[in-house]
Amino acid sequence: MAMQNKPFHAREYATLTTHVEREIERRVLTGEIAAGARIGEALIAEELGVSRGPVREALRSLAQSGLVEILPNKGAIARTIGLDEVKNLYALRGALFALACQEVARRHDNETVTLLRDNMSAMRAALACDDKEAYYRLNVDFHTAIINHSHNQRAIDVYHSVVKEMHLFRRRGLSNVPNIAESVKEHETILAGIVGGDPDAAREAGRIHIERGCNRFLGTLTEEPSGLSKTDPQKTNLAGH
Amino acid sequence: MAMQNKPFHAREYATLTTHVEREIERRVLTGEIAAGARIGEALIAEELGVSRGPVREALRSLAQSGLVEILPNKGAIARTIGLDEVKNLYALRGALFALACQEVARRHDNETVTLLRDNMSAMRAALACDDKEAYYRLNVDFHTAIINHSHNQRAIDVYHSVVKEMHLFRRRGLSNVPNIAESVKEHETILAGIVGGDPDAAREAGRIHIERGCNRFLGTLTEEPSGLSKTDPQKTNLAGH
DNA sequence: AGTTTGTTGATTGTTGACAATCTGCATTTC
DNA sequence: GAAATGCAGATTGTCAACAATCAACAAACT
Repeated sequence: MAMQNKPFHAREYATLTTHVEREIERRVLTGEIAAGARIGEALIAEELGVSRGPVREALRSLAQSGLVEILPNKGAIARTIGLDEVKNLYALRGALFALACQEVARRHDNETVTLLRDNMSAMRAALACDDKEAYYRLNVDFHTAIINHSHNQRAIDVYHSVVKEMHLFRRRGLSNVPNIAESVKEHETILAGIVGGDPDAAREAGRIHIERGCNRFLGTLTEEPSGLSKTDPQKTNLAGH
Repeated sequence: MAMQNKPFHAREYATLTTHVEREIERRVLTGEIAAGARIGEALIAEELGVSRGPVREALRSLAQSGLVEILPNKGAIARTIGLDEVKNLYALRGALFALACQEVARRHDNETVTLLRDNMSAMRAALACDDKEAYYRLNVDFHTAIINHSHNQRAIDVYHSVVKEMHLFRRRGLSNVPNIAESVKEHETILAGIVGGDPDAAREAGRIHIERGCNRFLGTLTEEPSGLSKTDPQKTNLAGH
């Protein structure tokens, strides 16, 4: 049942750079490194007790992932995300997820269908018990299962990278699961398309699911007191929350 | 009219790593470095007259782009592409392009519409003159214009990265433009959706265009003597062509 | 003979030092 | 007083040397 996040290479190589990368990633995602804060190579290197080389490589890799931004001769800073970028990430994720739904429906793999059906049952149970935490986990698993079974490694990589970046503004916690019933219904539509072997239907259902998920998320924002303007990049900075 | 390929950062910083990266990229794409060949850090470094550091960084970056593959403690090798991966790249590119079409149609930007209309006229002219080279260039420009005006930087980056990787098997030259008339028609459908401000129509048209483009490309393969089996990774290796 | 083990050569992974570049502040000049 | 200039400090970019790891080959053992 455990869903591995990194199905990249069977050989899980553990080089220093990898460890450093995970550590910096953790610090950025947990907010330990504040959004927009500079990340000095020397400082990180000293704190982790390694040389600047691996830190450098890790930062370059994280820049590709979108978690940090690298300014020439100025170093790396933790990314801040504006409202427009949130929408862009949702749009990109939606396109990738829709593609995955289509492919899974086309392949019509028995193992995957079983996996998704089990997930569906568990999710309905969590919905009945009002167990939000379990639901949140199952929800992520559902999407992850579909993407990981798309057999399109490149799309898988990009998807996970985007999701990781989205953690930057999803950090507001588990309360961020509005309209569970609606979401479950959409999952059912997706699953129906997959089970029925209808790639077009599955793709559309997947696309709409993420689109609505974006709208649901944006809805939770407007409820807040701080008025988010779409134009002012300062005010649309969500990283602080 | 010039369409910049890298609208990433206004500041086009020229660090050594960037130059090395471009050079290795060129060698891989031109076949100067054969597909599957090992790329030793020391060798490249010596040939370019730089240290191993920049070469290392460049290889890591190219690995993210998909042009080379890095095996732990074994070094980098030029990627080889199999038939399944070709399909995957087309699928991914299609999803991104469809998204871009949708966004451009939604924004309905005057400048972009004019740009695309001009491109369309030129393309029809090239079609009339049977100028395949001009058509090929305009065709690329059409797609590039749409993607670059999607205002989704992350999607733009991934798209260009995918296209670059596709060069690995598109190297067979300009003759690779089958059914020009059909392609132009699809462009017209896309443009109609954009001009009409119909995101759904534009998205579908874009998706179908790439899907059919994939089929057209695959069609040019089956005409060849060498029977390409879908299962045997050795025989489906296209990198040699 | 086949398998295992040790050795060798080469390549990558990592390090610390040096050079180039940028930011901020003080100084100078108009 | 404001803008331009130059200097100091710190940080990144680059380099060459060292350590760790791996593939291949040869020798020894069952």
